[in-house]
Amino acid sequence: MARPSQALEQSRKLLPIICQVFSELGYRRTTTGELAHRCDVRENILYRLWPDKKAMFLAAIDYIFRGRAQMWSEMLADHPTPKQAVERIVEFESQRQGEFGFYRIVFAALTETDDDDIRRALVKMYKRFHQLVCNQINAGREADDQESDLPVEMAAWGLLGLATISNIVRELKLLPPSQREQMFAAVAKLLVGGGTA
Amino acid sequence: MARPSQALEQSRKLLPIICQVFSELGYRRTTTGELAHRCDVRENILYRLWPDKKAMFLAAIDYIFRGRAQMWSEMLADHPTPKQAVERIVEFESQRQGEFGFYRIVFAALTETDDDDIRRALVKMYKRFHQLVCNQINAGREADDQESDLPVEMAAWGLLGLATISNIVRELKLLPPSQREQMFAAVAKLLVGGGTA
DNA sequence: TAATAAAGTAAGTATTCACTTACATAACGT
DNA sequence: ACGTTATGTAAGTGAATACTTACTTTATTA
Repeated sequence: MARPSQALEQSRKLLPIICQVFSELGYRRTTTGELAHRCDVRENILYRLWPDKKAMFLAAIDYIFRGRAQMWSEMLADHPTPKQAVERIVEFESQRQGEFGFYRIVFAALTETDDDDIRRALVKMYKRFHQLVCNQINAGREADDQESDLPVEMAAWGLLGLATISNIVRELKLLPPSQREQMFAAVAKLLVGGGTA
Repeated sequence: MARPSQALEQSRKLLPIICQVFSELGYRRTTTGELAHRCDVRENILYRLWPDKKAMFLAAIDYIFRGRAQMWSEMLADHPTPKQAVERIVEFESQRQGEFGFYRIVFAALTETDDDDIRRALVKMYKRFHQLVCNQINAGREADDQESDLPVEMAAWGLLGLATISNIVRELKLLPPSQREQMFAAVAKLLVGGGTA
């Protein structure tokens, strides 16, 4: 009949910007006006792409998780042995962590966990991330014929915790970058090695 | 002259309630109206105790840090050897963690880190906490004549990260309580032991 | 008891913000 | 060309909210 919708393309174009704003300001402080301004469109255009502000936030969570997961899988594909891949991921996370505002969005979401939709999105994200990390630790350990006291699932939670505090340390400048990286690497090695490395 | 001010007593009475509300709702979603309602006073009474909402939040951060620190020192005083004390704290944290909304307030604050006052409060809190943990790990290791690969400061950050993710796991019910406790205890042991236990 | 200041009540205000509406224009299929 | 629908502009709205003000009551002490 008439002009075809480009809503999907546009939302794809806008999502990185929206992520950026949410990660800078958190959920409540991010206004739809600011989102529109940064996207260089009017508010009602955002409301034609998503039903409300919450949907924009949920889309941002989803987008940012997918971005991080894809980045990992690319890194894994680039490295021949699982051991190298794990080391590479640890190194990457220790250095360029938080580059996409991942944790800022997570923190914002964590203060909204009494909203069922946001809670569900977080739960799904954490479960998938934990699984991803488990798989990698497993691969790394098998390749190395490592025996360990610490079950993989626990080590994976430990790593997620380490990544979290490491971001907090970065955010608050509690350590200079090089020390933070060393800290991340040392603790990660201990967790992945499992105490008998 | 006339009636003496009981502002200090009243603010002490109100602070736990204020903490509770901030930890339930985060910073932005907590309204001064809700604070007043939960404290069973009118808004302007809160404004006579603190100059603005931010000051109430900062007071809450301070209060909650002090509560946790005191709880720890009491536990430490109760146990004869440092080793026992560390184990007791780990056990306590693994089980009754988050009881006072500590981490919910921290998360709320972490989304407001571009406010200098809030950032400063967080930095101070983390530094003091890290120091506390360092001291305890040190005491525990010395008492045990443990040598370790992992420097104490790093192990302490690891523990803070573990406590953080453990609270997220609890908050999102990512693991049943008993598994979460086991996870906390196992990873904590590894970190405190330092890989050569 | 009377002066004084704290504690409490209740209404108000200016602003911000999520979301809407009314309308103009531009692109596509037929 | 023409009707249809997406895209864009601009103004508006009602509710929420941080903070204030004007006033009454209560407790304390000189």
